[in-house]
Amino acid sequence: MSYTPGEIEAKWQKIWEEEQAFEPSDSHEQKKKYILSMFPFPSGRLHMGHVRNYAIGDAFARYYRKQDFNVLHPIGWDAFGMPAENAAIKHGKHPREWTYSNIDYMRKELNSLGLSFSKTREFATCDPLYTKHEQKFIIEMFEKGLLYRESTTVNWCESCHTVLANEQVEEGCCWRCDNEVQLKEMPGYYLDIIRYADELLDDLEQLEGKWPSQVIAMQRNWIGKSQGLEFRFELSEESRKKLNGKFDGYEVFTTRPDTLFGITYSALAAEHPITKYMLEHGLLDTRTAEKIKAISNMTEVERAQQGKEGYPLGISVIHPQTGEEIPVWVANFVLASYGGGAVMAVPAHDERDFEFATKYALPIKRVIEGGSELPYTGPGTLRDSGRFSCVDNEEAKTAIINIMEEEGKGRGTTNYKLRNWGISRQRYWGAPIPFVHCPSCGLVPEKRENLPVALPEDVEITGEGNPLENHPTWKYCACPKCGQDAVRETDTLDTFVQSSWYQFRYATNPKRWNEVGIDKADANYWLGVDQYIGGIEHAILHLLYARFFTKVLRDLGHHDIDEPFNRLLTQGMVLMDGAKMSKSKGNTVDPDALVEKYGADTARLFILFAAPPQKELEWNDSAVEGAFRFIKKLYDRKSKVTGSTLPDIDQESLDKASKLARVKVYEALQKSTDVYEKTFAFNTLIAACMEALNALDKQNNGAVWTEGMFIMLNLLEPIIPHTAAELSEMLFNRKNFNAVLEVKEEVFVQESILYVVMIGGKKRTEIEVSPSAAKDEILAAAKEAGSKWLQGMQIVKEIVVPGKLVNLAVKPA
RNA sequence: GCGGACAUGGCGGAAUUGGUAGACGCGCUAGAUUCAGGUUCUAGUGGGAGCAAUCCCGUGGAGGUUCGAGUCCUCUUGUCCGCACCA
Repeated sequence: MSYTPGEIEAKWQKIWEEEQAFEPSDSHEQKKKYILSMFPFPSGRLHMGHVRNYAIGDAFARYYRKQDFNVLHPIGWDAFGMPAENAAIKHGKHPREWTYSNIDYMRKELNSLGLSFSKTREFATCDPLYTKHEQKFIIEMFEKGLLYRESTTVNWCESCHTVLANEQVEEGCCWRCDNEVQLKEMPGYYLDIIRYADELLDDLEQLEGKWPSQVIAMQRNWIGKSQGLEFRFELSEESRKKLNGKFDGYEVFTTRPDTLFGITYSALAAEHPITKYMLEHGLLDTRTAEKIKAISNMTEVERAQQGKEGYPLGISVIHPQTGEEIPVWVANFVLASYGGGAVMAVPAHDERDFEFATKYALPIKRVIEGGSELPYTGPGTLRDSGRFSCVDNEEAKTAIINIMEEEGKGRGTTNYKLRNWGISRQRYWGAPIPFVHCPSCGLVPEKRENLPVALPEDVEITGEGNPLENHPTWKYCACPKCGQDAVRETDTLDTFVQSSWYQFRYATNPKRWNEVGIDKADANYWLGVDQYIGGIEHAILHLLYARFFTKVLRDLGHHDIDEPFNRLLTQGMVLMDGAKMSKSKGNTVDPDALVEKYGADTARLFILFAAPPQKELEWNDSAVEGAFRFIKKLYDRKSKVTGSTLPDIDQESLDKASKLARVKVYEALQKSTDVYEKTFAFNTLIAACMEALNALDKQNNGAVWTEGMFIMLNLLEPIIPHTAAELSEMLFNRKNFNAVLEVKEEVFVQESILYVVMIGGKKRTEIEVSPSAAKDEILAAAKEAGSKWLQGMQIVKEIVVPGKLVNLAVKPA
């Protein structure tokens, strides 16, 4: 009977469904593994990236299940987000309807791949039950002072009609639609992720070796911790008067307190409060005012392209040590978002300050010895720095911070590049932010018993404005505190909020999904995720937010876990002709068509075989054929099996080919532990199985065939589960899936060992010697076999690597 | 500029952690089956010389350590990715 993937796969998918084969046990006693592939956005159809992601995850899940772990391998849907609204605008369908019908379709597609998901824990993040608990967490964060509302300059995407978090701006453009991001002043809700910056940074150490080093590096970089001195520049008397006494100084931050005596000017951002005040009160001449406004309207990217620009503000500050008067400028390179939007400028020892000072002919004062040219940013000894002259600059850093602290003028401090996470979005299809604006009570959270604050169903989505804002009645409500007329918040939560805690939701027993968002005991048992699999594109956004939420929810008492994802595998992209598969490029392969033609097992085998999972995978139709051929061959060899259990084999009685076949089979078995625990190189495990099958084919011993198939089907079950199950049932009554397979060392014992003979570092010939041969015997045999290369040579050194080779170092006699 | 990764046949990729480079698969060549193509099977397949035994060269490049280097060290070239005026 030939291989019929369609029938076999349908049969097994039905059996698994009926057996509820992949539900984890509720018991917390058993050893566990939590295997998680990043959940999909229900865009409509599966693409090859999904297939790769879930094929990898499923291999882990099935492997550990066979090792007798209690395995949690869930799936769900990251269901809120803009594409649902865009589809609504395009097709006139409600986002909810669009989303859930996509989920139904994609669930079928996932089923057809034979993935071993738990079915009882599936949910979509737009389910009211999920929103309810998320809103509760948000309120708890507000009550803890971790969430606040503030009006600031934000990144605005005009095409998406919404605010974006810093992490969602890529090269000045929207991460989703690539539209240029504008700056806009508006109120929004923020989560104080900076409060957790140190922990987020420090705990990266625990992930060393378990997460890709690149991802760890990217997160470190993104948090961007730097230490230095924060101090206050006092405005000169005259300048205070000029500013109508509204300001008496401002704070600056520097990582180079050692260069304090080299300050020759100070620069403010165009958005700095003093700059703004001067603009608003006509304290600047018209031309300068216009130039500054022009800077304000530029994005950071544009400013960088423009080159250094600035204008004197006609005010001055006092140097905190020398008492000198220092001119204050406004400069386009000073970022409002970092270090308070103001800097001290030391042109002699900072490249930017130097460039600016040169352009505007500002004084340059060297205070550190070293280098022949300015600016000099290296180490050295201080000069012209008062009592700190002649001190090493590293020592001076601490010394100057100490003096400034003693004199009450400044303090040693830490700054982060990381900004607080802006979580409000001006869109409909998201979780409403559960607050009410009351004229008397201010910002008030909705009452717990009224959660979830649900989205209105009768809504018109046109793409213009915020549909919640425009809804005729939805936002009008009573204040939860005082009962008077109030207005509901119409912003919804960033969808990254949902994906920040879903790993805890899966872990929570569905029986308790109504009363709790996260069950503490369940979470503590299942988390952290033992293997997380997903794309590198989430290296910062999702993975940082999820780590942050984990720590916050821990501190709110919902669990005791510090890090959500113990091990991370970032899969490479699926490419076609060197480019990422995408509908717009028309270079896609449809998973459904592939499964239809070859079956899910071939699709899974190919995808795991074609490249290591971390690397990009180039699609290759003929290589898919190759994967198909292997499965057919495996299926065909069922006729070679002569027994239904693992046979006892008398190694001595076997011929050479059979012995070799056993070696290959057991090598594959050895390999599998390494692959799942360390290397993730499924491609090499599959190659080892192919080698084993090739070697089995070269011999005809029924017992060796039986043993080989028994073991190989076990090894291949995580990869080609349907075919493996079918053959295993037919041949072994599925007993080989429960069996604990042990490597039999006697298989590797050979009656003669092949030694490579190297002479002068080059491979010359081979010798066969008995395993019991002494070193002298081996050397003698090697010298005899290599005699023709030894003529006229003197042996300088003799090396014998046991079981491997002999190397004779020679020189001309 | 800072940070990270990578470089091996025509292609995807192996190499037990310093020990026979190119496993496995694709492609290609020849033959067999079939003969319309495909399928399937057998043999070959890093480059060069040679009828052959065999020899020389070979893991981006140049050095070094070593009996022995794809693997370790130094320098260098190139590619990819992330961040980027972060004071």
